[in-house]
Amino acid sequence: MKINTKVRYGLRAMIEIAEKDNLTGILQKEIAEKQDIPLNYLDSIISGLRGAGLIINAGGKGSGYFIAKAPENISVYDIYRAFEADLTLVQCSCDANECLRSDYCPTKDYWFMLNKTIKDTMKATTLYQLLENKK
Amino acid sequence: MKINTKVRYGLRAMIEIAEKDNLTGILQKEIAEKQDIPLNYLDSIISGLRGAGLIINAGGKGSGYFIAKAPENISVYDIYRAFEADLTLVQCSCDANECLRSDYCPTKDYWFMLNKTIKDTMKATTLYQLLENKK
DNA sequence: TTGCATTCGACTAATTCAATAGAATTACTT
DNA sequence: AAGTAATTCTATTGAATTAGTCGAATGCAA
Repeated sequence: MKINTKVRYGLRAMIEIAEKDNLTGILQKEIAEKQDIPLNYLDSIISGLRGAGLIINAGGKGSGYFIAKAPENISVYDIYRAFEADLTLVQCSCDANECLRSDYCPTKDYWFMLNKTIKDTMKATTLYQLLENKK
Repeated sequence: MKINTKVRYGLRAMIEIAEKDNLTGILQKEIAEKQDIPLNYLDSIISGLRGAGLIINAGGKGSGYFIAKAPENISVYDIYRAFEADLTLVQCSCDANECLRSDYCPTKDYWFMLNKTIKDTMKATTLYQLLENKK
């Protein structure tokens, strides 16, 4: 049970992008420097965030990145989902065919509950709250 | 973010062991059959549970395994800990030296909170509750 | 002493993770 | 139009982890 680096870096990159005033975008290079993320690696992070519709690159080359929606409308889980499939702690709890004992297995419901708790917690915190917390 | 098979199998094995009447222990072979766990693999699971003090093998050969404490005193997290180190979603949140920006990083506190939520949830459910749920 | 149960450690195949490298593309600047 | 910096894409790598297997050693009991 670990949060992988893409999600961790992704969250940090989002904060960096969100913090920037909306007048000028922020360049990958600048994010990489401020957050100590290898530039080459960061581009796959940026690519994930862009694909998830969380950031946009307004114009071409030097325009930099902007946040795509208001920070209060972006949850940590949104960022998680930019890099990972829907959270599934154990396979059987989302796919009953996965396991023959599914009908009477008491662990299935438990893992499902834990899964929901984690997911709900990630959905409950927004980027806005993280930014407030920083001040 | 996955629960690995040792923890999953370990929980199922514990339920199997706890369900058995206290008069006779349960053999590895029996657990393996009832829970569809490869016998060879199960022995490392058993070893983990035994090492954590959750089960005991009373006598020698055919005596089988018994649960070491009352099911209401065994949490899911106890079983998790039989196979895994203390839950640490991200390294920096438990080791401030790990990261230079630790002092002002707003993600650190967030991951720490999520970490605690997950851990508390696993601590809050006991084996007893899972057995009740099965009935 | 034979057999079954248990225990231990080494090993492996497959997968995932984190990061790098290089090429291709884009579009601003002059 | 040419040069250049930024961006995007694809492929690759090395390390680590996971899930499981295998074989041998040990222990006890009939």
